Amino acid sequence: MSAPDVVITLPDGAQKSVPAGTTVAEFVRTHIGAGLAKAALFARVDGVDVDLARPLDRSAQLAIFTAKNPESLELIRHDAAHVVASVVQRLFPGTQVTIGPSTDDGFYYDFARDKPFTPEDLELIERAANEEIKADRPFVRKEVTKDEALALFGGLGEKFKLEIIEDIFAKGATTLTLYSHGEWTDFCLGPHGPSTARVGVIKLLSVAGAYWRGDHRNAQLQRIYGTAFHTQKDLDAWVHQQEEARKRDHRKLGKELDLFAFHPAAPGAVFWTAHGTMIFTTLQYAMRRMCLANGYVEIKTPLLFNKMLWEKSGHWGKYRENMFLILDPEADPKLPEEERASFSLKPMNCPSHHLFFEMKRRSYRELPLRLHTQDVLHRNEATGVLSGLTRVRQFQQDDAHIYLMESQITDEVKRLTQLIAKVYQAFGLQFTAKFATRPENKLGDDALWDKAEAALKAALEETGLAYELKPGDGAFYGPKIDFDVADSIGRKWQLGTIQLDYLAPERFNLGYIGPDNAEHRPVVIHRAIYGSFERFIGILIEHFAGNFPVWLAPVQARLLPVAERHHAWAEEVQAKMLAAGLRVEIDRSHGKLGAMIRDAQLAKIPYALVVGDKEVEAGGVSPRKHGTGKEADLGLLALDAFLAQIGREAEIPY
RNA sequence: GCUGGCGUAGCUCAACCGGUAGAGCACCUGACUUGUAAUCAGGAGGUCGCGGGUUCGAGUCCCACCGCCAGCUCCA
Repeated sequence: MSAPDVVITLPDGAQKSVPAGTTVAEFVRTHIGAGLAKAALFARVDGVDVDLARPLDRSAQLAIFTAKNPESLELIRHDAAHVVASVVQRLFPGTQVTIGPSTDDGFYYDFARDKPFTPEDLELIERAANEEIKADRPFVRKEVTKDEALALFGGLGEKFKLEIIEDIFAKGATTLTLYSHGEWTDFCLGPHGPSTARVGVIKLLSVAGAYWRGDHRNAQLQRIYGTAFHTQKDLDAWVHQQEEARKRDHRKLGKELDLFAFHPAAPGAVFWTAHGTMIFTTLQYAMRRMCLANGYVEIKTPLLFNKMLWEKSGHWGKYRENMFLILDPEADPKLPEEERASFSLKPMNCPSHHLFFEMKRRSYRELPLRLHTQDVLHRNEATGVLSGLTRVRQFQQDDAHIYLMESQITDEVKRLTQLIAKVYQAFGLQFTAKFATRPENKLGDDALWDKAEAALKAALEETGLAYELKPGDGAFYGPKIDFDVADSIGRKWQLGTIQLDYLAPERFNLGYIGPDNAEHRPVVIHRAIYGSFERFIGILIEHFAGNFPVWLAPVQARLLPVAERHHAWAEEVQAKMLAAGLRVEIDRSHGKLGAMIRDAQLAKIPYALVVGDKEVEAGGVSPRKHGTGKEADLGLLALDAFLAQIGREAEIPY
């Protein structure tokens, strides 16, 4: 009895009729062509990714993916994770497998093994994995029942797999999909490529600890990171690109350009050099100016507070681990530290702003009251998370707390997102927005959270900004919108944030007198645009690769006198530029011009100004823009003309 | 905090199987007075992260601590 026909629609609209049950591979071979049949890696049937061996059992839209489609990288990396896990279990018997997904630019696989994998082990595994690829073993798909799955992985002694199987069936699955290549079997949703040979080439990158199910109370596993590409050439190109990205690393550039330093005596706290400080204070000034232009006032509050404040704000209960405590010398040394503590350095500005708000009677006419602060904060971060400027223990935020009426929330959030977008665009930074809801470790009842989340979400949607949902990622006092920017090696960092807080006004018993002459409770928005100056500068260093725009460059121009007789004119030019508020220095070394140019280039100074006989005679300078090639040399310019040009570039763009 | 790796001159990096710590750049001195990415010569610079141990002898091997790097947990 022949199967009924099904109609397959291709992306170009063409339709083919084939007997139901024809596999995708057969279909491609007979109805499209041998070339594509050979190149195909997986298929998409009605939007669902499937293996080529899948039968077409109903009429559907069909698209075929090959190595030319970017989507296929994710597939071969998932294949690669299976290949790596199979050779690890062969080379290191007794190792248990857990999970192994693909990531943005590779994959990882988490293993449970008593002994750590050494770098030498990784080499061994990588070699064996690439041999497994060459062995060209087909990926075979099979569906089994829960009992079959439990029997299979139970027989192999895979405890973690058994746990996952229980979960999958508890969530309502009726079967489990197995994928085997050679003797080795794992389960996953798939799809996989036709065979291991199609993976291309695998490179293992590192081994690191990871917790089972991401919970630090669970067993620690060993995570092997790797990546895979269709060809060695693609892999080489990626490796080269990674090396280039590492040259932008702010920790490296910070040293080379002499912007900041760290000392073991103060881990996680920055020493800013004269150059770094210039960037820092320029950003501070720019933000102050913008805040003043947008209805904020700047205030300063104490750094050190009695713990009574933190008890009131809730930080004592929810955030104490991250706070630097000052112990009372009189207290009984046998008591635990938190009981001996009398004061703490502030980890956030909000509680002190709330105190400031309640220091006097407030009127509805003052709202929204926007308090801006750039005070120093301290957070006792775990040693392992410190990282250059992006994660520190002492930092300053461009922080603000906005006290307003509920009816003003939408408008204020819209204004804020516009402000944030404006600042990021001035730097050319690409950002993504995330909406984070109540965390497990939260303060306040669900009714308050429902209200805060709904209000913030409604305001966010009014702005029309695309956003990602992050359930459980909110602050302990309220939901938030975070703005993330990626660093040079693709790690995402949170910079700006908008947080809605109904709770603090309750805890601090904040009130304002409304038009009805009655007392009302305000709402608070916590917000930062740069996030922290430290992290923001770290991101900027990488974003610009150290080539700061003129307005932000620590040194905006360097004068290069060709010979000693030109120093007098160089000094005159410098005096004029300094008077115009520009940052300019003179190279007094006795090098050749070529050497001075090279030094200025390496220091990434926006303008090198050559002054020699011609310039002295003409009363001008010959600027050379930072960069390479002939176009960098701007030729002889009258001093006024150059001052006008650099003056425009020195203006703050927001 | 956890897992793994690393720590030699201001910077970048050498130093074999345990046997007297070295280079380039930067710095200082002198000569050169220079036109768009490196002038030449000389000099100075080290508690090999810190502390213990093994050894006739430790930068090298072992232990503990500090810091840094990657990842995890956590976060601006």
